[in-house]
Amino acid sequence: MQLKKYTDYGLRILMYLGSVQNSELPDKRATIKEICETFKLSANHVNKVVHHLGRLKLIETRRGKHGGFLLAKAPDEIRLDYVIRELEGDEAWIDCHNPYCVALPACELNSIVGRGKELFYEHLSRYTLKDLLKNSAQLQQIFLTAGQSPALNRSA
Amino acid sequence: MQLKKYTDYGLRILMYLGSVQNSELPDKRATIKEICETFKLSANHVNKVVHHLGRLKLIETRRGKHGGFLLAKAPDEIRLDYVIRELEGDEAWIDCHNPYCVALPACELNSIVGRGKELFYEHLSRYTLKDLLKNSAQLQQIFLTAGQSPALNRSA
DNA sequence: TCAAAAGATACATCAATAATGCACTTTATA
DNA sequence: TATAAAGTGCATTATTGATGTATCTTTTGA
Repeated sequence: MQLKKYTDYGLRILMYLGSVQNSELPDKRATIKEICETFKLSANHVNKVVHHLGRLKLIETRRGKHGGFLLAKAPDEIRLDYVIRELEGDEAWIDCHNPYCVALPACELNSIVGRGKELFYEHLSRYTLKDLLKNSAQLQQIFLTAGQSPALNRSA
Repeated sequence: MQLKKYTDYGLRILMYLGSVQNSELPDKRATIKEICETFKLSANHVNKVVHHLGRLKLIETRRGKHGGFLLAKAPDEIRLDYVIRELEGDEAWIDCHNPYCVALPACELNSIVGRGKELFYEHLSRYTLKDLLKNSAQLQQIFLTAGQSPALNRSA
C-alpha cells in the first residue's frame, strides 16, 4: 500500500516548477534534463510524467530548442487530490472480482474501504501545490544547490 | 494503490468464521481446506494468512486431527483498522528515501499524505467485524451453498 | 503405538506491474 | 539547417505479491 513513484515524481516536478516560478525567474522554463539532475531521476520516467502533467493541463510544455515547461496554473489552483488521483489512477482499493468473492452480494467491506478512500482524497482536496511551497525559500536553495552539483548528492 | 490480496483474504476468513459462529454451530472449527473450497483460493496462501491471524490472537488455531480454528474474540471486538494495518503492513504511503528526495528537509508532502493515511485508518477504526456481518443470514446461505458445490462458482 | 488429519515452516517459482532504458520521431528556433 | 527540446513506442529489468512443493510438528482416535 504505497503511492507509485510515478505519482511521487509528478509531485516533485510540480514542486520544482512552483519553487522556480516563485523566484526571480517566474517565466523560466524547466527541462526534463534539469529535473533529472536535480532529483537524480531517470530521464525516461520523468519524460512520461511530464507528458502526463501536460495532458492534464497542469503544465504547459513546449518542444524544440529553448523548449521546456512551466506551470499552467497558479499553485493555489492545483489541488493535491486531483494530481494524485490522476497520476495514481483511481481504481478501487479492494478488488472483489479478481479473484471473485462469493460473499460479494452480502458484503459490506468494499463500501467501508471505499468510503475510507474517499476520506483520504477529501483530506488531500484541502491542500494545493501552494501548501507544498510553504518553505519556498528553502526549497529554492535546495534546488539551486542540487542543480549545481549534478554528480554528487546520492543516497540510498 | 490497492490493498493486498493477502489482507483481503484475511478479512474474508474472518467474515467466514464470524458467519459460521453466528449460526447453529457456534463452536465449530473451520479448516483451511474448507475456506479454500468456499472462496476458491490457494491453500498455501490461506495457510499463511490463517497463521498470521493466529499470531495476532484474532483466531485460535489448533493442530492435528479435528484441528482447525475459530474466532478468539467477539466480532465486535475485532476492529477493522487493526486487522488491515497488521495484515497490510504499516509502511508510509510515500517513500522519501528510495530514491532519496533532495526536497525532503523542506517538504510538506509526506506529512499531508501521512495525515490522509491516518484519516483512512481512523475511519476503519469505527468498524468491527460485527459490521461486516450485518447480512449474516445471507452470508451463511452463501457460504453453505459455496461449500456444497466446491467445483463450481468460478469467475474472472 | 501408529496412522491420519490438521496447522507450521521453509524454500522455490510464477506472475503482475512498476520502473527504467533505448531508439526514433516531431517540433521549434537560432 | 543543425540543434535542442519534448513526444512516442517498444523492450528490458526489478520488485514484490501470489502461488506451489515439500517437509515438519502436533493432536487424536483407532
